[in-house]
Amino acid sequence: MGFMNLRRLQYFLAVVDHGTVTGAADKLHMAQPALSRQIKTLERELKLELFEPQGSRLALTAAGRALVPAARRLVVEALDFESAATLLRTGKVERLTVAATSASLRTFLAPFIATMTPADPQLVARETSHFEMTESLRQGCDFAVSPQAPDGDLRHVPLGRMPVRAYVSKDHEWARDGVRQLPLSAFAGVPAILTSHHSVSRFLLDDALSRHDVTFSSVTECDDGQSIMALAVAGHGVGFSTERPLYGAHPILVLDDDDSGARPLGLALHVAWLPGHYAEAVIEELALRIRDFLQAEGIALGA
Amino acid sequence: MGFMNLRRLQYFLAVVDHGTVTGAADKLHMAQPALSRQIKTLERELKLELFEPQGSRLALTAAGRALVPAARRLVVEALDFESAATLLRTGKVERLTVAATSASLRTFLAPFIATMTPADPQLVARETSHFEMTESLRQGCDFAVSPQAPDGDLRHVPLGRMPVRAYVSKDHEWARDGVRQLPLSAFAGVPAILTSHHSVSRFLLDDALSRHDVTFSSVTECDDGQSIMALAVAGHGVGFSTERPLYGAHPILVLDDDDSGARPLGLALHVAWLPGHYAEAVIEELALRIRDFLQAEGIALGA
DNA sequence: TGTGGTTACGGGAATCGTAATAATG
DNA sequence: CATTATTACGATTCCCGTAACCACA
Repeated sequence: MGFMNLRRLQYFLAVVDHGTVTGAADKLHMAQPALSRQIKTLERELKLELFEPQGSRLALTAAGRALVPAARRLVVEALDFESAATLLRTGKVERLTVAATSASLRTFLAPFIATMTPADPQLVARETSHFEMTESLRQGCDFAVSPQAPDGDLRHVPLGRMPVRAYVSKDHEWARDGVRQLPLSAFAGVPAILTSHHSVSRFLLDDALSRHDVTFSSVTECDDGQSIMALAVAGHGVGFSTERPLYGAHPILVLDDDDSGARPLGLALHVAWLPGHYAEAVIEELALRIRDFLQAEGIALGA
Repeated sequence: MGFMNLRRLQYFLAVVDHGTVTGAADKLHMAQPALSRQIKTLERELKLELFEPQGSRLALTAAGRALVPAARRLVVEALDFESAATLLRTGKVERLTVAATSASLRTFLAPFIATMTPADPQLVARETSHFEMTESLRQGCDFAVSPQAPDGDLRHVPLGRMPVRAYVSKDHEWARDGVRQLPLSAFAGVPAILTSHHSVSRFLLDDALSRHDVTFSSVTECDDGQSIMALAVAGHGVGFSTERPLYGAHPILVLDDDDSGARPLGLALHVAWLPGHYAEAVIEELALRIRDFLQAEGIALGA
């Protein structure tokens, strides 16, 4: 059992990420021939060609490409092991990486991080699409803030519901009448400004619309929450967003009324992580603090 | 980044598993002082005491014990990486480890393995309780044969339903009358011989009994399928088991009749594995072969 | 001719085995 | 004194950096 050498695997990944041996060597603070030799050695060990010459540089072979995900998992697992050791030694977690959508980041995660102290672990945020949450967890993020109920066997803590609000300009009749909430049916026939399907909130809205047989007169797609707000304020239609009001936009809760009564349309936010994570206890405690923060700031409705 | 050394981690696990440095060194085919030194080096690297002297030998410290699972995961991941490389190189999987209950092993897995050829991967079976299936997958088993619908985000292939049969001796009136199947209600008041709650089939039976408000006159618990059969043949009651008839026991299908008609009470067998397994395709193909084997041999009912 | 990958050589660190030493029951 | 862990020393192997060399645009 000539055991796999993790350092070599990291070298491999560095070359993959950088595209050239020279660049990777530079980043790894080592001489380029040394790195070149290590790659060769790895190829000899695995008895596989990982790279092939392409012009004067190297390109991954099919086999090389196939091994990248497994190699990454392995390296992440190793880093986790070291972090677990540090946790045992110092009794505290130094650094946690959280995956979140840009909307979650801007809306509440960054403000929450601002409330943390040096005694807390350092929270590093990584922007991810909703649909890569589980993947990001397997690729090194310690936990994720997800706007969907987590699938799979993830451990999770519900944070509450983040309401989807409709925004109109303050000259709009709804604003003048001081309307605070409306059933979905009230929005039939209005021009809407929405996110694209890169956002979970769009799926949520589409689902509710089809259930109530409601259609907009027109749909403008825009993925930036601030721009949605700006367009609404400029009178181009009704903007739908989970973000907080800006530019004096007038917020209206969207009610999803079904048999069991009306309740605000909203995303079910969760903190999720892989079971068995070395800092499970710390993550769970942090999740509860985020939940309390969301309640206290009135950002999310109770769970 | 003084990167974790996998060899050292394996040494650590060997000492953990063996209890003594001497024994582990022996198994690792290396001199004992070398191993002792490696353990010390690991402790220095992690800045953690992993073992403490207990008499003349070593015992794990709390920190050491805490690191064992993470270390094991890491080593398993590394072995997987090597297997993935071998698969890419040779185009075939050399060895797969399957987790299964002893009942599954005896009833159909061992017979199935007997039908395989040297061209197939070598299938090594590991006996596991139903309730540790997911855990065993994370600890190195490549796939599991589970009598429950797999939870979590496991990939899976249904194998069919393994009927739970009632067995009576051939002198029993049901046997003399040639009864082949009976509704659950017919078993009210009979003395029953069942497995303990270590078996999923027991939960299944208990659930069906409570739904139909049926109770046995007495319950004898016995975890060995052959003994259940033997007791039934000896006239001690009605044995319930997923195993095939033995000792001339007379089998009767147990029907679970609900609104949608009667269907045989049975376990939903599945093959399950972790998504992203390096030999996913091979496992899936193997699962289909097991499914066909079960159908062809009449061991399971269609899915 | 510049950019990038490979081969050749010498020094230093890591790791092993043998042998000697210390501690426990 | 038998079992088990640790320390001491010499030999081997691994790995890095420098320097020279090769291949493609």
